[in-house]
Amino acid sequence: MEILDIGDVAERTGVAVSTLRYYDEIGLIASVGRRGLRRQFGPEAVWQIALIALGKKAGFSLDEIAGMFRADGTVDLPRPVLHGRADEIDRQIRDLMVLRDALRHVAECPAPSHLECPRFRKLLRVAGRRGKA
Amino acid sequence: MEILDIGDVAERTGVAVSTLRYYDEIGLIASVGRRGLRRQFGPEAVWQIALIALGKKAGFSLDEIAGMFRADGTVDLPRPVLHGRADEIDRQIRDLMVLRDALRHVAECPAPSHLECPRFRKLLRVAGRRGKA
DNA sequence: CTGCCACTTCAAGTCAACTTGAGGTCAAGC
DNA sequence: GCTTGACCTCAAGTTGACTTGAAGTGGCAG
Repeated sequence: MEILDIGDVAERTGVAVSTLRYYDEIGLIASVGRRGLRRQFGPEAVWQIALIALGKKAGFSLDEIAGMFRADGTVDLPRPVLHGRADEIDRQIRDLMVLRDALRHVAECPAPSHLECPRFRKLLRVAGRRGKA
Repeated sequence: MEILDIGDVAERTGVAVSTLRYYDEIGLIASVGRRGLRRQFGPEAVWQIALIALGKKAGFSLDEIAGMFRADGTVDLPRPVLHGRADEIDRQIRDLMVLRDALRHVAECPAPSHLECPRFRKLLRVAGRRGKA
């Protein structure tokens, strides 16, 4: 089970064959060769694609993801850049926590209007700050 | 400073006038009236838009955001739905933490290939699990 | 050796989320 | 009262991320 047909990769990752072809085209992943016309991938393709899915779900564009991990799975970016990306993600995590708290608050707060609740107003101030920045 | 012209809202939120018009069209925000042809908004529009920006940055579609908060700023969704959304965001936070850790690891790990590092392999297993689910 | 079928290419289509352009309107300042 | 400029409408264009369709190819089971 060293080398995988594109269809095997699709099955293991849950990503459509056409999508894998697209990722290959744009250089986001790299096939290790062909069997006839058929693209073949190494087993590392499976986790590469898992990382891509993770990044996508996090709201990063394919370009941004390509800027984090290269097609062959190696990374040659300077450390400060990588840490900068990580910091960005940390900011996003904090944003998500604000959103989650806003949602949970709305679900539970008994105030007649959320605008009148001091806790909600505080959440909104945070949202405002993040929006502007 | 009760009522704001669309241009004022654009300036305060950093969102383009054309975008605000678009949000109005699709019912994501609601103008409180017109001055001539000009749309006018209440001050609550500013934080509504901040919440929208937050949701977008978090990778939610405008449709999904519309499902969390309504145009008039009120929420009439049942609690379980709201908590479900919040849970979704929690999952996403955990995903982001995996991605961040992967990035920080890659920046620091001295192993010749990340594939050989047990810590990285563990991160990948988590990524794989999330990808499939 | 034949047929099948999962793959191939390449072009075109789709969807979300906007932006742009052309031509029009109207409140405010001079 | 006329100009100006920020707004208006409506249609069309753009970008990212794919998907779909038509026409072709090639390894493998029978």
